[in-house]
Formats: sequence, C-alpha cells, structure tokens
Amino acid sequence: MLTIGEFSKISRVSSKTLRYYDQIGLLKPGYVSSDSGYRYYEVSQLRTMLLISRLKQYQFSLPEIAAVISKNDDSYLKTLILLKKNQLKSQISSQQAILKQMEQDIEQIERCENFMNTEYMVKTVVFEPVNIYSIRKNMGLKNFEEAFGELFAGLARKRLKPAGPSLSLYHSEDFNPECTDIEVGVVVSESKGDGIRRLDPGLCCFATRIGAYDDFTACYAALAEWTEREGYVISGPPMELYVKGCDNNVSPDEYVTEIYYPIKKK
Amino acid sequence: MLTIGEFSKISRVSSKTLRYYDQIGLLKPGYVSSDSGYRYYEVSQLRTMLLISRLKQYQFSLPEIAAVISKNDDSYLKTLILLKKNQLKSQISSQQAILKQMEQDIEQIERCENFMNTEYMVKTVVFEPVNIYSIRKNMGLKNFEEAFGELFAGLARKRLKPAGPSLSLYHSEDFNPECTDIEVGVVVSESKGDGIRRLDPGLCCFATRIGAYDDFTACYAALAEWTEREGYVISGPPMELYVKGCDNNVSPDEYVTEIYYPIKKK
DNA sequence: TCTTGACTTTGCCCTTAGGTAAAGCCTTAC
DNA sequence: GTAAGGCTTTACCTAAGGGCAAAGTCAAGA
Repeated sequence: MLTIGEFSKISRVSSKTLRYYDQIGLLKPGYVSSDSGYRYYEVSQLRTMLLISRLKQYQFSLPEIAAVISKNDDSYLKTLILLKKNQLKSQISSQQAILKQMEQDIEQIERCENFMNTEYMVKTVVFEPVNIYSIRKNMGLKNFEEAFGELFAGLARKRLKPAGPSLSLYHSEDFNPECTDIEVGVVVSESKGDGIRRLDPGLCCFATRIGAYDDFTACYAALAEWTEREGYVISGPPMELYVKGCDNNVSPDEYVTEIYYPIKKK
Repeated sequence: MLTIGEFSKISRVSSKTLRYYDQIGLLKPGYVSSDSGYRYYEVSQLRTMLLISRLKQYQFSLPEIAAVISKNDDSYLKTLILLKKNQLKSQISSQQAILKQMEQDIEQIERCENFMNTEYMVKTVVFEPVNIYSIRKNMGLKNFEEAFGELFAGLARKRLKPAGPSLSLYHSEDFNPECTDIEVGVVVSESKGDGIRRLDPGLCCFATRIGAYDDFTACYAALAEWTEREGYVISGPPMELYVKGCDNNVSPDEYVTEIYYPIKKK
C-alpha cells in the first residue's frame, strides 16, 4: 500500500486533490487507519486515478467522471468523449477568434488610438410596422443558430416566404448568457397566421454594425449613451436586424447588422 | 442613470456579476441609494464595463483588470495583452494535442481494446554510476524547458561537453504542477566541479516510453504496480532519461524516454 | 526509550461567479 | 391611498481545489 505522498508522486496528482476526491467519494483510499486517519492507497488504484486525470483533461466534470467509473461502459464513455471533443473543438475556434481580436487591439494601441473608443453613428428612425413570423423562448446564446434553424423549418412547413431580413428581439430584463428570453423572427408579407405578429416599435434609435457576430456590446453602449445624452429613455426591448448575414454567402467581416432601441422623449 | 437590470441588459453582463464587481470594488455604481441600497449606474460606466468584458475574454483575472483600469496606461495594457496572447496560443496548441488524444482513445474503444490498458515492459537494471552536471530547484512544470536552457547555458559557460543523455529527477514527495522540486541534469565525463555530482541510484526498475512528453503517468503507474507485485519498495526519487528527444531533431512521436525508479527488496 | 524531522490530518479562507430563497423597494393602476 | 407585480437587496451553497496553520503520527537514529 502507498501513503498519500507516494501515491501523489507516482500519479502526479497533488495530495490536496486526493483528499478532495476522497471527500467527494470519487476515489476512496483502499484503507484508512481508524486511529490516525492516515490514508493508504492500493497500487491498483493508480489505474483509476489515471482514468480520472485523463477525463479531467477532456474537461469532464468530477460528477461526470464518477458516472463513467460507476457505469464502466465503454460505449457510454465513447459517447461522452465524442461530445466533449466537439465542445473542445468549438472552444478552440472561439479562442482563435479571440486571438485575432487581441492582435487587432494591439495594433490599435500601437497606432496610439484611444483604446476601445469605437464610434458608432447613432440615428433615429420611425420604424415602419412590419409583419414577422417569429418564435420566442428562453435559450442560451449558443442555441441561437439552432433557433433560426427551427424558425426557417417552421416557415417552410407553413409555405411562407421571407419578405425581408431576419431579426431578433431581446426581451429579458436581466442578461444571462445561458438562458435569455429571445424572439427570433423574419419579415413576411402575410399579416395573419400562426406565429405571425405585427412588429411596430415606433420611434427608434439605431446604429449599424459591420463585422462578425461578436461583441455587439460596444454598439449597445453607444446607443445607450446617445439615448441619455439626447434626453430619451428606452421604451422597449432591443432588436437586431441582420441586413447582410451568413445566408448571403459573404465573409463574417462584411456582415451588416442594425441594432435598434425603441425610445421615447423623457 | 440606469438601474442594475437596465445596465445588465445593455452591457450583457448578469446583474449578479455586477453586484459581485461592486462588492470587490472593480466597478462601483455611480450612485447607491442610502435607504433602499438600490444601485444606479452612469451611462458612461458602460465603457468601463465593456473594457472589463473584453479583458475577461482575454483571460485576465479580475485583479489584473482592476490594475489595468487604475493605471490607465496603454503601454502597460499592451504588454499584458501580448503576454496573455502567448498564453492563449500555447493553451490552444495544448488543447489541440488533447483533441488528438481524444481521437486516439475513441479509436481504441472502437477496436474494443480495454481502455487505457497500455502495457509497459518493466525491467530491472543496476544503474551504472555516472557524473552529471545538474541544477536543482523548485519550478513549475511549464518552466521545465527553461530550466534545460539554463542548464545548457551553464554547461557552455563552464566549457563542459555532454557525455550522455540529459535527464531529470523528481525530488518532491508531493506532486504539485505549479511548483515541484526538480533536478535537471546531463551526463558529463568530468567528475569534479561546480554543479557536478555523482549519480548512483543502484538497483532500478525501468520502462521505456516512446512518444511525446505528455502523460507519463501511465508509465509511472505501471512501474509502481510492478514494484509492488515483485515485492520491492521504491527507495529514491524517480528519474527520466531523455534517450532521444527534441535535440535529436525527430518528431515527438518518436521521442524515447526511459523512466527509472530506484528500488530495493522489501 | 526518546527525540527529531518528515509526513499527514483537519480546518478555514480564497477564486469567479451562478443558483436560489426570503425579504424589502418602486411604480403604476385602481 | 393601497395593492399588485416586478425589481432589487442580502445571504448562503456550489465548483475544484490551492494555501496556510496547528496539531497529531510515523519511522529511524541515539
């Protein structure tokens, strides 16, 4: 049997972590002295510890690892690894996007421009009422594309044709990236039917954003500043209009989005 | 002024997080009602929040972000972003390695092999004493290559020539990836001199590992199991011998490492 | 047998928020 | 003026351990 220090050194896992795994029941030492409380591990437990470390690398949570160990079912494990593989892939690609943005920021600082001081042209407009076919529900931001898939599937099923750009409305008061009350929709010419409603926000301020669908926040901030400065108050949920987007077969750098806030005079 | 909910919606940061940032002093609301405790934010604070979100994407810790904001020095910020950029780059490449391993594991499961049941051939040998030039200190595993740089720099300064492979010894009882007591060295022919010592572990068991420098743990586990099974006990710090490594200009898949444990009969 | 130094134990606080509950506040409608 | 419903407040629990301190334990040497 091995003391916790020996086991730690061989498995390359800190003894603190081993104590924690004991505590949560993930890996209990083979024997615990009843008077001293010292933990002693079987050499065979190194295999289990190895599996745990491997799955932790794969970003399994500890409860997930516990489930894998207790089930001891290779096909179940395979399914989970495949899942985590896809998650890791998308994580890598988003990190690569972040890397790009870092480079842009560094360039901007080097050009001695005031950092993060992007200017947006804010204008007002009375939004002409339109009819939209829309789906509204709570979703995570990552299910956003999925929701559009559902929207267009419904559109096709109802034999409706888009008569304008697609858009989304953010109804939640409170922002939560995991679960937000979002309505995705598309402009249609029909005025009646299941899922069809009239969209009439009235007076709005809006700004146009050119570029990929990340970091719209600067644009939102600019709109909020403008609204305050001009003596308006926000009177409804913000709306994004995808004027030129992924369906137009252009690179993300050229996407055009309009962001609207319904407003009224204070 | 904006309530926390409005500010949350515009900045796309949950109000929970805003309260937390208030608590730690990262972003205090412009005004807090003294009787109700309600938080009210200035529209101009959206800019600050924007910066915070951006830097958080860049994996700045909150204290780091606070430092950036209080210093308000673009060249300082630039330095930090460059640092984080490099960190992110190496993170991405290590994640890509993990992705590869996931694919290998999936293949292994599909071939119905017992998962993670890599076999290592364990043999015993009486290690012939050698002289090594070495540096021993506490380091993180990531400073490992750096330590070898230092080692070879010292070697050159002392006009010594390697007379054998380089190696490392893991002296810590307890494993901690951030800070471990490691000795890196290289075999030399001289027997005296500053930094030179005799290495004489005596009877050892060892296994040979072919492949990149990740996941040596399975090999360590195999050695520990063998030691127990054969009735030995480990009598000294483990040693890795880089028989064929990065200095030999081969791909990581072909690296050859020998891992030794000094042992004695129980 | 005793001492000493190395090892191990438990306990408490820290990260960066998210979740949830219970209670208090604000505004608007009636 | 009051009630309702929505907002906001504080407070406590969770991840996955790391750090540190005080106290108890083990094994080897004197």
